[in-house]
Amino acid sequence: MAVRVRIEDVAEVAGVSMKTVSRVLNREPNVREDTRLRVMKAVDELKYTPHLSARSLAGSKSYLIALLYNNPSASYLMGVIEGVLEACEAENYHMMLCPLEDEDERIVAATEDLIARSRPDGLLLTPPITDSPALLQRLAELEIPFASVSPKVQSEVIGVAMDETRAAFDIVTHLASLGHRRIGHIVGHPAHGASGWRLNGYKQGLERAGIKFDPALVVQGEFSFDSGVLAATALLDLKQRPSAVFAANDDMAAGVIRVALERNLRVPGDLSVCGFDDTPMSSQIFPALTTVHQPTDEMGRIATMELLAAIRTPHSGQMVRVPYTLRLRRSTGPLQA
Amino acid sequence: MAVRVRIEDVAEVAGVSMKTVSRVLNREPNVREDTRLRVMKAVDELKYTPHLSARSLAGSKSYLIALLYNNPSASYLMGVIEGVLEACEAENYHMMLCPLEDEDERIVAATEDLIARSRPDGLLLTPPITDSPALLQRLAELEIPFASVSPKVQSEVIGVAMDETRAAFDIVTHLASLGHRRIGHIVGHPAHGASGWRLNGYKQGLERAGIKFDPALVVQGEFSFDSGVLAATALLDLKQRPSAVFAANDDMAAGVIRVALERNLRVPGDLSVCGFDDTPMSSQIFPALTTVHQPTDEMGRIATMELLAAIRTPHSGQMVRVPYTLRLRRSTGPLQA
DNA sequence: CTGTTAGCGCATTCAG
DNA sequence: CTGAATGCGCTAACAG
Repeated sequence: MAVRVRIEDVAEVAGVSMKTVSRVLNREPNVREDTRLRVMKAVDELKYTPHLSARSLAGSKSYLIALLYNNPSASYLMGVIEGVLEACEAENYHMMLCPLEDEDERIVAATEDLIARSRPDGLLLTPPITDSPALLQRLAELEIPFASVSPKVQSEVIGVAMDETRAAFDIVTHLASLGHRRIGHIVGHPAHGASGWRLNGYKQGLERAGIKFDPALVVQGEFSFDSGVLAATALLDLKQRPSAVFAANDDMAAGVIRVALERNLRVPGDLSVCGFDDTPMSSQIFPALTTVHQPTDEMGRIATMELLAAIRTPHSGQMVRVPYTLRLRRSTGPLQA
Repeated sequence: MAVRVRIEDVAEVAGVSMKTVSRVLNREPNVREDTRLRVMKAVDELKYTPHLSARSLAGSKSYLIALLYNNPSASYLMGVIEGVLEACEAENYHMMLCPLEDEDERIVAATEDLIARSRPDGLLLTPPITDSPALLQRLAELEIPFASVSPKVQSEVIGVAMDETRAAFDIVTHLASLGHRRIGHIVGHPAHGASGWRLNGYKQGLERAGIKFDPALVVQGEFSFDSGVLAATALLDLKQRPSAVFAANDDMAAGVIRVALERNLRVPGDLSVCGFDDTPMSSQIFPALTTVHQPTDEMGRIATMELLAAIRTPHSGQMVRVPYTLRLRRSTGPLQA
């Protein structure tokens, strides 16, 4: 640690004033190229790193963004976090994690508290918090910048999203191409935008394949393994049971496989199963799950970049689309007679 | 946001000096109880929250701890993180996440960089970083407080750990009590202390059950699903194949189940399988996995509390033991003739 | 037990 | 294009 080098030291070595160093570091205009280089050189030599608290105090910015979440999927979150950290590092920002409750009121209260205590420069919302009406309204009042990952309503909001409807459409099309006609769907948690998109994609896939939509084949779940087990039980108890099930996420798909195997049905021989998300579990389960890969780290990275843009210059930033990837694995196969 | 309330405002309302307010807020001694209460009242009324950057700058403390990790298990990390955040909130500390590479040198370099840039007051090490000799040495030189989660060497270090040897012993004893005599073991990644503990527990369990240790039944893995698949293949290719396999973690156990089911072996009918960690996947896979539950959140919480203690008063803090729990599920059953 | 003075390291005025 | 003064909000070191 030895002696801390301060901006003053850099200024002296470079033969300029503190302010000029500050300008260079903050990429402000009005610095001649050669003095800029001289300053940079001094910074390198001294291995100078600005003191975050001092910048923060003087500039009344916190260089902090808060990642709000109440999504229980560890792999999803860690993916997003990885991307957020990458983007933060590039801009010398810090990220703080804010696990929230489920109820709308508590979300708002916790967020207000958070803002008061930690004064983040911006917020990153992840589903389903992205769609909390109370929070969205409060954030608008507070005029604090935020970006959303996969929000339900994507107009007037910046962040990142994937064409989940299209992905679900592709999944169903895949099943239909294998000969399946009775394709069940387990809907996700009603609070998540993803549930609606994936259901719509399911319907569109059926339509494209010329399969009539049958409400009996659609069961409500809530994204959890247990809800998948319940839903699968209902579907497999049907007199005319489906030959394929598209669950709105991997956890529920795992529930379907569980029920199928417990009934001595073969997967995919007797029942094809698809999920969504490509969690690590999906490739470890037997049989490995056909699913949709979300580039969670990329999404975290992009959402953060848009947020930082909006922090830098108000009202900038946009809603970015990222591509998905189908992961066709062993849990889906041709319809058996 | 309106006007920010500062310590000065609180002082005025309470009719004391800034410094007295500061004392109350920092739980320093030498404040009369009634003035303390008066100050607290003013704080509440004004909803005062100290400005972190200002405290940090003035006190030359960052109120920041860094969580270092390179462990790929999302569920493990999120568990630990949950506990860390809880403990941090209580003390008004912040946590920053620091994903690190695997190589020893890069770990040291990244950590030095981190310390220079963010100046955390302390570090939290998670396995296997806990056992990087180069890092440990460097930290001692830097004299920065740190606490470890499940370090290999637990003397002279503060943090938290579980009796993993005993847990592995219990698992093997469980298998033996079901009649199994040929019990295989898949060892974890060599860099992790856990691998050694679990292997020792395996040996002790065999000994207690009066089963002779057979090196042919022990295969090296590296904690990944794929390594579990390879190891399981080796074990099941044995002329005298085991009737039970204890894998050193759940991911590898999932690999064992995969191989077994692909060979049309029934689990647990033909092969009992155990894991370790109780990841969410372990209860979603078919059959649900018998495993050992680690209270990861509790471990994160405790490690943080010890770290904060050490930050507050140097050389305080201790190594705390936490209890494990066996999760007996469907993947283990009686030996079949 | 309490108050006063100074300054943490930087960005932000406003002058040159 | 560059520099000198001022203060962000708080705690440390000293007085009282």
